[in-house]
Amino acid sequence: MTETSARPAETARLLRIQEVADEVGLTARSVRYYEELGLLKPAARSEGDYRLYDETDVERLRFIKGLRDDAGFSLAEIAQLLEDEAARERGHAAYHATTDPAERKRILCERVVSYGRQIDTLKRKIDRLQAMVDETEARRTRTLAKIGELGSDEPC
Amino acid sequence: MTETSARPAETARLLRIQEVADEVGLTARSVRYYEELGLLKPAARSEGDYRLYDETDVERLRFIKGLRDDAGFSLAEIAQLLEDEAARERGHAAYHATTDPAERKRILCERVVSYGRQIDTLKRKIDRLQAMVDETEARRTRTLAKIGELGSDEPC
DNA sequence: CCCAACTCTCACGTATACGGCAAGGTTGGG
DNA sequence: CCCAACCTTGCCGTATACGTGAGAGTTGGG
Repeated sequence: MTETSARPAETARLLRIQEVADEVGLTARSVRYYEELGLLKPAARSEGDYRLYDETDVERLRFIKGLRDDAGFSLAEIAQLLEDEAARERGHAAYHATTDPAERKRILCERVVSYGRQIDTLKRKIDRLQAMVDETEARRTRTLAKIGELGSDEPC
Repeated sequence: MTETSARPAETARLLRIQEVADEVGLTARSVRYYEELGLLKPAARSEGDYRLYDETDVERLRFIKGLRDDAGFSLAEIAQLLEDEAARERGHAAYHATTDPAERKRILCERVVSYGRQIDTLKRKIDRLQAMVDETEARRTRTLAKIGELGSDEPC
């Protein structure tokens, strides 16, 4: 199971815009728009300037779609989160540029902090949603109690 | 500390649009817009047609703002949730219109189902956000592990 | 009664997040 | 080489969610 990186076919497969769009459930237009906003850049361009995307790009688009659809973040907020991501990647480059363990540690620690911020952002949203769930559940419980007071044994 | 409800000043205080807007952290324009979309109607209008809001309206606006800001729901989705709420309130009226325990029970059960739907909607969103948190935490943990491999004992 | 502050109803303007079309260039199988 | 299918940039259109006046009326304290 050694990854010898001697498999070009695995990494060389680049997708055209409609292919990635289908892959992640977006439209080609949206993908271009995200590029316009600076959210991602295709890994390459063909001879005739066709956008060509690799697996990393697909991941990134999935991430963007998740933030937009699931979390309800605006593309501006997503841009901010991705900027953090970019900082981490710059750290990655810097990481390989040095062999000093202390320096490497510092880079990795920064990345940890960045992940932490992202987690906090998401968790705050979860907390607020949970509070709404709790409130609604409380009302539901109160209603169920009222049904109980009404006499008959089985709730519904 | 007995609430004798003999305090008219407590319930009679109606707020004008800018006052409610300040109260819940919205703009007067937004409040009017929400009314335009049918999300709420002021409890009353003054002689000169000024919108007048009571505490219920304020609650409703807080709820709307919560759904919009915290949960990231569109106003259309919020309208749907509020329609459920309205159905519950119609049930409330119907509840008091009858004295038949069976009928009352049916009404309350419907309300429970409605609450259940709302809870599910919110929980689905939480689940997706939690999945994103989990993934990010996994990455964070992996990075921390890398730091551990780097030698020095204290993580950061 | 007066007037400053507030509100009303249009109505047009704006930012976001795309949709959709035009006019032209690219790709790739036959 | 051909051509159908795909892509390019450019640009205008659209829905949502308001912002921002205009012009007129309302409120409430002095």
